[in-house]
Amino acid sequence: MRRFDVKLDWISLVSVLRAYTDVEDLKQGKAVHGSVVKLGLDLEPDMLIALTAMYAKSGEVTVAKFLFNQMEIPDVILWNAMISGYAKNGYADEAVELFRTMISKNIKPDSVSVRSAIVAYAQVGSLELARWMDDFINRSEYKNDVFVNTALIDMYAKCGSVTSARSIFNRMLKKDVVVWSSMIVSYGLHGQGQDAIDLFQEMKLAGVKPNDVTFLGLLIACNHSGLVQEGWEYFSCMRRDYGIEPRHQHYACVVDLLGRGGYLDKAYEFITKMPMEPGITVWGALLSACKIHRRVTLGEYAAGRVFSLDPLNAGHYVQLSNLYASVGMWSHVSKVRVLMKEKGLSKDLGYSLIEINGKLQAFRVGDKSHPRSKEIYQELEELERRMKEAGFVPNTDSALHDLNNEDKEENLCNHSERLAIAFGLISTPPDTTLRIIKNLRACVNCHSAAKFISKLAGREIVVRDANRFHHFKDGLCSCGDYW
DNA sequence: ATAGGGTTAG
Repeated sequence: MRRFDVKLDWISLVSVLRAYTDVEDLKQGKAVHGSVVKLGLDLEPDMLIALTAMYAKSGEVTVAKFLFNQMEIPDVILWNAMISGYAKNGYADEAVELFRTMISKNIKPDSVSVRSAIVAYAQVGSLELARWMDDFINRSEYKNDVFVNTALIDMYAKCGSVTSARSIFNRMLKKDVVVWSSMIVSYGLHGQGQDAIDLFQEMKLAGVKPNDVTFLGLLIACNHSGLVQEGWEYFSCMRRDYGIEPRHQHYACVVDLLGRGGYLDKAYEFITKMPMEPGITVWGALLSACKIHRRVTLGEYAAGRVFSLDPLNAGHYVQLSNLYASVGMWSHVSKVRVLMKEKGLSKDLGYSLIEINGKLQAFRVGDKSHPRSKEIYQELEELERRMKEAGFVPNTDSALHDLNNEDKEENLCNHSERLAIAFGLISTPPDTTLRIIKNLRACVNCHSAAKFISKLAGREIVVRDANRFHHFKDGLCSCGDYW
């Protein structure tokens, strides 16, 4: 650490702070903050901004907000630092809230403010809010800003409307590689693999050179559509034809592609030939594929690697437990549960949000807190009855515990996703598309139930899970049951 | 000249 024994003014300290913020060295940044305090320097506006930006960027949003509140004069850079800090670290609601406060206080957002806010709106996932944002941009001077429009493409895709994403894309006159990549990723997210591939062809014709993200987008798209051969081709050609070195993410994607496609031994062999050390995501993809294809031994091996790299993530243990459950190895299931308990880990609580009249309402497993709870459960029962008539058979493999079958079934129909769907059905006019946002991945049962419900109720249901979108219509899902 | 800044596995 540099010593500040010479007489330093706050300007140099601000520069040092910014440098540490750039390289994301929070420890050194905090040391500088300490020196500032020790030297009894006034928190000049620039210093305050630099400090806020540092804490916000590194995720210490509470400290950042405290500093942010010290500033009396409205400064757009300070607001941007805080909004983007929130957005980058998963505090999307706070970012959105702050952006709206900014507008209500008549502090004029610049292009960076709106970009950061759009990133936050994308995370929130509400299509109505997304439309509000689009409208706001359209009325602003950023209507033709390439950066802003790229963020809008991503926002619309993440809020469930790939069509609106495409219309933003279409209206853009200048399209750089990020614009094209963003649209390709959007198609990938929605499982429209062929559209992503077609767009890539167009991109080549337009003479835009792809980058590593473009290929990642193509790999995601192939992955989500089960296009194993095509995905493999893209992976092979990126270095050969474009001179782009695949990164760890690309390798992880290919492992997922091969594994999910059922080529588990190929996936494992591919891992052993990687030019870099395989990380959590690579082993995690293999583990998840082993769960899908019920490959216990390879799955245990992958789990071992995942656990040693990321011992405190409950999700991995749940994967292994589900793998055991899928082949009926109940004693192993309990062993994993015990192991989790010993480590003090618990499964992330699942929740589903549904957008009704622009408002997001949350449901948890077995939730009875909603004022219309009684009606919701009545609707669920009615749905269950009609689904069974139509031939729906619950798959109890994904239940985590070794309960008797009846209990398992009960647990499954209480899943937050079903509660949200039931609430959506009783609180919107017929034909309204239901839009649901989940924090976890779709479970096999809810996925299957949603297909039935889309047909029985004649509704389109759009579900954003932790990784991708599912569009349910007429008893089918856009993912082709491949997720 | 310029802080804050658009796409990125599961």
